[in-house]
Amino acid sequence: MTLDNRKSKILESIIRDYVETAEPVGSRSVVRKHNLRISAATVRNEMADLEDMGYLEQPHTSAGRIPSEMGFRYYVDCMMQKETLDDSELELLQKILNENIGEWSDIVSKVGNFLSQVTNYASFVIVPSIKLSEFKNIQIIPIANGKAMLLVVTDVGVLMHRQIDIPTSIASEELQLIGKAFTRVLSGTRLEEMRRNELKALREDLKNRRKVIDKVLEAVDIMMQGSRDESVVISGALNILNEPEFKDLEKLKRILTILEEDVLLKQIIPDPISEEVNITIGKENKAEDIQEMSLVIAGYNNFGEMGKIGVIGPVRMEYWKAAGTVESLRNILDQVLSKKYF
Amino acid sequence: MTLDNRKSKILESIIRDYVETAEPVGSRSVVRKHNLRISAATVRNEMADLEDMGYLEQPHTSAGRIPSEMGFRYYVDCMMQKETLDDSELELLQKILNENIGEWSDIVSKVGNFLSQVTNYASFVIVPSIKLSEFKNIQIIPIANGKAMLLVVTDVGVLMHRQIDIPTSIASEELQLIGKAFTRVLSGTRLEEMRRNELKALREDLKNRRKVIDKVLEAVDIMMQGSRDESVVISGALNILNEPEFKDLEKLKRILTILEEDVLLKQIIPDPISEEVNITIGKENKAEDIQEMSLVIAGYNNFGEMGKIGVIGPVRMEYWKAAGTVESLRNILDQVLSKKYF
DNA sequence: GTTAGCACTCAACTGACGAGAGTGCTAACA
DNA sequence: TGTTAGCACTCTCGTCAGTTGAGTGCTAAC
Repeated sequence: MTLDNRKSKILESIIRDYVETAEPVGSRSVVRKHNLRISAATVRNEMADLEDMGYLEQPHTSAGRIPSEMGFRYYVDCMMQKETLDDSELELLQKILNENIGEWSDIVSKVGNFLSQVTNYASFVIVPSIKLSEFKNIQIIPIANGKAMLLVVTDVGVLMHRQIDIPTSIASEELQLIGKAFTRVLSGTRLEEMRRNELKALREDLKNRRKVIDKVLEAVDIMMQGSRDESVVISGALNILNEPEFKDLEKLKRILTILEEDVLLKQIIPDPISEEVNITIGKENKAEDIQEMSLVIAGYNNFGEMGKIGVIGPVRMEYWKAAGTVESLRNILDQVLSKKYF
Repeated sequence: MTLDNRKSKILESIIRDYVETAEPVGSRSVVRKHNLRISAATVRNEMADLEDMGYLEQPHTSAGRIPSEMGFRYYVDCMMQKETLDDSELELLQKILNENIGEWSDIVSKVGNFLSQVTNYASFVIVPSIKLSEFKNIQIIPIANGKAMLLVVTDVGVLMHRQIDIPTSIASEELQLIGKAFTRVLSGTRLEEMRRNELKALREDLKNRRKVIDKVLEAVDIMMQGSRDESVVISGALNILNEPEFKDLEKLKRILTILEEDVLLKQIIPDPISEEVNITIGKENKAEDIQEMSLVIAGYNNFGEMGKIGVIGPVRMEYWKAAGTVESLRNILDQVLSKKYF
């Protein structure tokens, strides 16, 4: 169902005003602020229609109207123009990306940070586990008496580095050999296919260095555990303190708890339907805990797996700004990460 | 000035009740809850005295009394018995410490987490910059075409690992040599004494590999920047949502903002007077922003520098529990970290 | 189809009032 | 002299009625 031109205009005015002020919008103020060439009474008639159709609701008879979730949905689907980053924002982004970046996980957190700053909502970036990548080589570097650094390298970069204890007697060359043996066994294996029996065989082969082997196996094990989970970076959770809809302490606590806990947040963020910007509004969200929030979320390509980036905010959200910003940053992540590391 | 026995008992009762309920405490409830063998009228007289002395205050004439900051101070100085961890808590702690711990920064975050869980206040652990340690060796390990891993090892462990780009032409052996050259120049140097001119000289020496040298220098530079700052781990900031004194949104926002931002928190945490447990109550805190909070803080020995661990909560704090827990964890950190890494 | 006008509705604010908790003071008691 | 019972007093808090103002829906005229 599509609305006629005037109804659309009125709906949009109400949405804009309501998003800005968080107050019900009356007929007079629609006419005044957006200087439409019609009278308040006409607007009232139209508003009554829009309410009948389900796009507006009235908190009580003598209040103005607020957009219903269906109203926001209509706006998002049929009218919204994504608002792109303005010059000063682009400049800031450039600056951030040019800063010295060590590991690429830095990029993720910086982009997330930027997203929450620009939109004033909480942002999240979910980095998928990298199942698809292959072991490339394993190195064991002595760094001190009884200590060594284990490096596990995959085709997308260094997957793990971890200190391990080693017998003090062992020579640097031998460590190299052990590393090579591991590399031989694991090289080309996909992470998710790593077979325990192969590793066991290795353990038999190198019987006399079993202690080191065990340490390495233990470390690799921990690494596998870690890489099995996707990781989450959250920024700007405190932005919701500024939203009047969360002045209620209980609500606030519920939402902040979710936003603080990676685990909870991961459960709540759905897979976006496509890599394009997806918007879910209020009750459209499956997870009960965020049915008074909206999500703007997009997928990005992270070494063959889909990562997610987005913002979470009140239903009364500046969708135009959020959608535009998420889209831009999605593209930037795609672009940055498409420069494969090796 | 010290209080007679009965006054002490009454003060303690009021503190206990007030900490628990956050409500002014009346004379009747003091008698009832702590079955003292005296009447409410007597207690009222004593309470009037305590108020005159400044240990109690009255929000308004017809309300009960609440302890003043001076009252808390007296309690903390003259009466408090630190409450140690109970069996189930100790068990939990053991479990946490036995879990697989990779880098020792994991310990810090786990201990911090435990501290906030047990006390129900926000906890922080500040890890000092490690100025005193010495460079031990520097290694450059090729991990792929055009990529290498730089390891900088000091006498307290691996200080930094960082990927760097290298020319694809360069041989693994040559990287080793470059690493050794760096090691020669830097070995035994204290971090804070690292001299730029020595590094420049090195750059001249290895003219033909200047690109690599520059990359390494750049990375070392970043590392030095990073190590110059102490790092902070915060846990359980959301605990203050449960404190009735912060039901005011503005207050809440102010405090949470500080608790979320490492930088802000660092500015606010004073150096403890000694390594022992220090308590600062409300306005005793120099930093204005936390003059309605109390700090319980202790120092711990972190490779020769003083680290800090503590909790931050409302003035109406369970000091006995907080002080005991902070003390225990301080000792544990001391103990764990005293096993020098090399 | 649009608009002016008007009666109507309802949340939010205001002030009055009573209940309840707790005090301070006084007088009696041990 | 210290302790206690009793009582008048104070102050907050919740409730309730009255008022205000924003905004609506409806009707009649344009």
